[in-house]
Amino acid sequence: MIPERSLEVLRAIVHDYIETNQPVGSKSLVERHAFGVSPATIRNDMALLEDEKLIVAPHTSSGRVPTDKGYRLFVDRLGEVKPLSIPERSAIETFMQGSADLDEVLGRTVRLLSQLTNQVAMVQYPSLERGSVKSVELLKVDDQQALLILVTDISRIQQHLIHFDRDLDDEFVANLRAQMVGALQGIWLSQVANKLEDFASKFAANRQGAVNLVLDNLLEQVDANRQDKVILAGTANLARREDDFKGSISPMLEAIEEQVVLLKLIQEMQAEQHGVALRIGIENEIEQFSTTSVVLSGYEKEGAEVAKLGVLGPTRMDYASNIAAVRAVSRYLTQALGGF
Amino acid sequence: MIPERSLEVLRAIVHDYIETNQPVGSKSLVERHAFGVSPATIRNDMALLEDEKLIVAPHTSSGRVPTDKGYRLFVDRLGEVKPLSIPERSAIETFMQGSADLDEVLGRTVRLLSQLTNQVAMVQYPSLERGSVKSVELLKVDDQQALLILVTDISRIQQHLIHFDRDLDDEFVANLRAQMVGALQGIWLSQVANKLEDFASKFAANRQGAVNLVLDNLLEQVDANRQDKVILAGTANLARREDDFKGSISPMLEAIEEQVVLLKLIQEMQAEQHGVALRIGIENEIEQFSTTSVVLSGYEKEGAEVAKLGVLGPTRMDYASNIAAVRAVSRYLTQALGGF
DNA sequence: ATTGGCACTCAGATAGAGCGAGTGCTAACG
DNA sequence: CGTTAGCACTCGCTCTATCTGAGTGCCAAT
Repeated sequence: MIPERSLEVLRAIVHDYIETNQPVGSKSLVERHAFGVSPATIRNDMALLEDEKLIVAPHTSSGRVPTDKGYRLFVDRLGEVKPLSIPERSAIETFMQGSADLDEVLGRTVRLLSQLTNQVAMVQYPSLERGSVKSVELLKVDDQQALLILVTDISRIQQHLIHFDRDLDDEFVANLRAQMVGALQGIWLSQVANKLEDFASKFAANRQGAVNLVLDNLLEQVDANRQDKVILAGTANLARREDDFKGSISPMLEAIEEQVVLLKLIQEMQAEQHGVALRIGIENEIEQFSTTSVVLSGYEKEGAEVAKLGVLGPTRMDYASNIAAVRAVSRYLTQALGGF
Repeated sequence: MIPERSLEVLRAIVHDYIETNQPVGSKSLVERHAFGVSPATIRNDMALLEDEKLIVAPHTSSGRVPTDKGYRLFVDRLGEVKPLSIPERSAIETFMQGSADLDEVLGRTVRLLSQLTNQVAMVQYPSLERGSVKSVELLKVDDQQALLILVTDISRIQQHLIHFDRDLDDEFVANLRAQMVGALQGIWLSQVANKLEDFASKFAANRQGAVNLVLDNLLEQVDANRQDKVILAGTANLARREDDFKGSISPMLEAIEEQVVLLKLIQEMQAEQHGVALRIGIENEIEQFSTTSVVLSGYEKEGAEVAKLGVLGPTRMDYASNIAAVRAVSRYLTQALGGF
């Protein structure tokens, strides 16, 4: 196995490189850290680390830079999680207080996270996957339009305006609504489709068209929410750290703009330790993100994880701080959601 | 006034510069365009244009580049609007068809516009300013929560979950709803606040807390929508054209992320000709946009302008095409909104 | 008014020199 | 055997000098 001191050297290299953005060499290393040995000794250790592909020299004779594998070892075995500073904590407190609805809470959260980490932050909307139907409403809005509303137990609301060919009468609307509530209230969203299978047959033949129109809309709402939504903040941070990325940042901006790509990314990642999921550089299956790292954590509602949030930045990021920030924000969000 | 041929020279300079991104000189100018004169003559014209601050030489001896003022003259007096190509038109057609709700239509529109122009596209949500109340609903969701829904005549729906201190009874909810509908249905949004002034006094004293809670929420919804929302697409295009901007693009990304800034920008701009509003470079009062141009056009619903849409890009943009694209997309969106 | 001629300017490309941080290797040391 | 000092070597940067050429302004001639 890799000897203890070599690991210390790796930690020091990662630390210095994150701080200075310069390849770090043996001499500056012993100057900045209190190893009790000479640069030559450190060089031997570095040669070892290089054999292990944990660090690499950009060109023949200049300092070393951690590889993705090196970062990985760093966070897995060497990286303590930095607790947040007092001002950071209080920033979170003030930021979160006085939020009203879900949209606003999530919006604030994502901006907070981006400010805290100086990275691109993302927050996924709570999934309806495990939600259940709290209420279904059908409101006649005018002669030919009705509003279909689905309220779920994680206080997520979907609404959709439906246009009918023919005029609606109040009685029919009320009846349909009552039937739907009766059939669906309290059941899992995943079961809605099953429950509705024979539903239309309860109505008169000349009504079935309208009924099916409503049902289709309802199923669409349930479905549209299975593939959830992600909101972003701090994309400007990508540009600010531009030279941390190999090429241009525009493919990354493109990827980030694609909800689908982000959702795929989020889906693929599983929590490792500290309840945080981490992908470093090339570990990301998505090509555009091969020079970025992603830190993700789930957040909860009533004890169950409902979605994730996290940050995305260059592999050369301060993992300790960012992991801490993501964890903290996730906890605060969980707490804030308790009020719903 | 500036002689005719000099204006032709300006047009040629703008044209070539947009195409090549290189300062354009007198010699290459006569090569590429069929002026009947020699480079020396062109140089005299260019000296004139330079006196007028319409073009400028980046350094003593190299070609000329249009100034913001030059672009302005170009679009105002020299720029014909390029009609869209057939493939572009059909792209619009296919892109727009089969859209259901407002969110989706606007989402598609903004992506379409960004693809068409290769710029950052923005679409403002329809303003409720001139809207009227179509319906108000209050739905009891569980013992202590109710959902307040506001439907307006431009099919925009707002909903908000309200938490009460005490349990709700059905009768009270139904009564409150009925009163609200009675008071508000059909009136302008701008009058809602007035109408509700004495509203709470109609209820029993021990109910007034709850009533006011609901009213506050309602007013908040009306208000939240006065300051509308903007959606974006194609921010990656900023990065792709990075060297068209003087410094870093990150301040611009920041500004773009701020809804407030964008809304201010949109608000300040008034249509000029072709029904399109245009701000070129330094004409923008917002500092971060001093090297960008903005093309905006309103779009309509039932004959009245409800909001705007447009693109934002480097001053060195193809004005003719972009203006044409913005106009076209605006017309298509107006058309698509007819169906609501 | 237009043009050819001409001296002049200056950004950008190309090339060479010197620097210095950093390396790998080897031989000596405790 | 791990550690260390010494040393030759590498190679990316920076700096300077030079060259080139596109482009200019001006002037006298047409």
